[in-house]
Amino acid sequence: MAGNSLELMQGTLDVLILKSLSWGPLHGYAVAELVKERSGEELKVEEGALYPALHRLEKRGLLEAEWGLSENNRRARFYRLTSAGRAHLRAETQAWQRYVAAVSRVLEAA
Amino acid sequence: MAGNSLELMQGTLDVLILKSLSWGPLHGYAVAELVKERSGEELKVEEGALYPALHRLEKRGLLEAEWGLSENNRRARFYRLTSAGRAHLRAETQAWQRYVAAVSRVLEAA
DNA sequence: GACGCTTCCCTCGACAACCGAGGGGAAGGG
DNA sequence: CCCTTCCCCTCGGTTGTCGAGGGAAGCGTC
Repeated sequence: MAGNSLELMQGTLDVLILKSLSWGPLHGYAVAELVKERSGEELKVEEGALYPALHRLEKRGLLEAEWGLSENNRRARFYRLTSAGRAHLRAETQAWQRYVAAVSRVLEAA
Repeated sequence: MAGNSLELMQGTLDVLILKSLSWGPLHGYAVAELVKERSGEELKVEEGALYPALHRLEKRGLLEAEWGLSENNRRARFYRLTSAGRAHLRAETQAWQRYVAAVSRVLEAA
């Protein structure tokens, strides 16, 4: 077992959500599962962080939502990227990579 | 110009400070300059974040401090890594790398 | 058809950490 | 003597996560 999952850092949840939705519309619960799975069980998205984040992103116009039925026949709210969301995803991904590179330059210096 | 510097993410400041001090004792102001320089001007450490962080780390026993005189003949508080701090640096660096790897797995998936 | 498990939604309070703006003192140069 | 630079610090506001709470509804089992 990989033991504990890592805590999320502020700011990364948004981009993880946006990325998840770039593969197609999903409901919140599925976003959480997808992130966990794709990260190799290292990242755990708490529901108490997830739903506020989704509402935030929707309010900003980066997501659109509508009610529907999940694969398990349950009432679920499906989120879909808007074009603004797609643009935001690109920008945030780039910013993340710049950030990682910058921190790495410090941490990996002799 | 590289334009704006990136905002720090919660949690990274500590490890950046510890790493800076792993090269030898420094006063706070010098830590800020060092991080900025080593990161290629991408990271800017605000004083309003820096000094609380130093106090935090000192209180946790990861740093030791004493007053002295800077190269410019000014009163300055020099910080030095304790062995606990050194251990913490190793652990935090590893956690950071795990985190980056996990997020990257999500963001770089097809 | 009662029970429990799972799926899916949500909210709220506590807490941590960064930002921005503030203030101050002391050295050194013009 | 003033102004800039260096170096210290604090405080309020904001943001975002965690942890724990609660609830409804479908499904399987007995």
